[in-house]
Amino acid sequence: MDTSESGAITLLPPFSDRDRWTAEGWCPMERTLELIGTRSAMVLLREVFYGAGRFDDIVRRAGVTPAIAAKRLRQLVDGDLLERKPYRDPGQRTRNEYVLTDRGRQLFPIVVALMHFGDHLPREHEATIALSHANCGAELVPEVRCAAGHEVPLRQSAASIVRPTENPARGRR
Amino acid sequence: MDTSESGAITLLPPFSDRDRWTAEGWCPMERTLELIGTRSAMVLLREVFYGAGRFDDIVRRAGVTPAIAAKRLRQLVDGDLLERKPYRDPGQRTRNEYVLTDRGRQLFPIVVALMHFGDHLPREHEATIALSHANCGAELVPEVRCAAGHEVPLRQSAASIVRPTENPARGRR
DNA sequence: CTGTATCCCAGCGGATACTG
DNA sequence: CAGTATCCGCTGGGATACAG
Repeated sequence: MDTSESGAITLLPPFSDRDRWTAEGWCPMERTLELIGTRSAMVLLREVFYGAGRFDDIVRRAGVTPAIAAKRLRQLVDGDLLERKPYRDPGQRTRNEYVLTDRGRQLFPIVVALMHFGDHLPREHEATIALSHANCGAELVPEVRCAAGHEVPLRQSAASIVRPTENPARGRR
Repeated sequence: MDTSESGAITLLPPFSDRDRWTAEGWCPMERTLELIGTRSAMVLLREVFYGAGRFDDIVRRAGVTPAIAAKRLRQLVDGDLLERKPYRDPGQRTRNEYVLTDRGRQLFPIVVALMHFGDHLPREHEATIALSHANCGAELVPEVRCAAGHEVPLRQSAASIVRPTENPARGRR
């Protein structure tokens, strides 16, 4: 079962170029990138993950211009990653704030994985931001497991094409 | 310890705009995006993760033009995510192939997280590609845990600024 | 406070053609 | 086979100014 020597996802069956998984949205990664594949989308989402809700806060903390922030936030709302939620402080007028939708919260592993990778990049003495488990203080780590709970290293991972009527992963569930 | 109502990373201490973590490479996420923040970088890496090594294969399968492929691959090599490894089939002349470096392999959780998210996006009857554990067939799932092994949901995660001489996570290791 | 509207430029990325 | 070179449109994203 050790597929090749060291570092690649096994293709099941070894699919060829004929499969053209590049074409219109085949690749799940590209579908994701269509939603969050810009720098501005990610930094705006980052601020919402950090608890910013009001437009002004998000914009200032994300460090982007209001123009692209507005445009990108609209796309994120359209993509059902964020929603604008009416909200009122007692005695204040009603405001809208941007909050993560259920789908947006599913980006959490992506956010953690991106931050973790950057955190462990060599850096020349600059400050950084580390994520930790609030309950125990230990560093957050993105892991790849299977639904059965096994930790899965790169060499034990397999990719299979799933057509609408077929089953994933060699037919086994 | 349940930080706020539902969906945000707790900031420890609640850092303000004064901290300007936006500035030059503070945010680890942005450092990562500097390396892999383009669509072409990701689709090229995807093909290398899928085992493609030769320039031609990568280009054709990734569906990008040779021009930008060459440019991006050079950047990925410069960023120490890929390396060009001389290689020879018996009886053939020596070739170069692109392979993941140790650092490149660390992108695995990011790749899985991006694919997993895209895989669970609503799609209209198109085919997709699913990742699974070669050993047991179960679907791959990106998880967020802490170094102590606890599974960490969004609401239990905390972010803290780490300056060169300080310790992460409220000083606890 | 929450955005819009313009202007502008750099870079991404496709197409096509060409070299060692 | 492994790239380069050139042309070019599109968009991302900064700056500045304005509007409800």
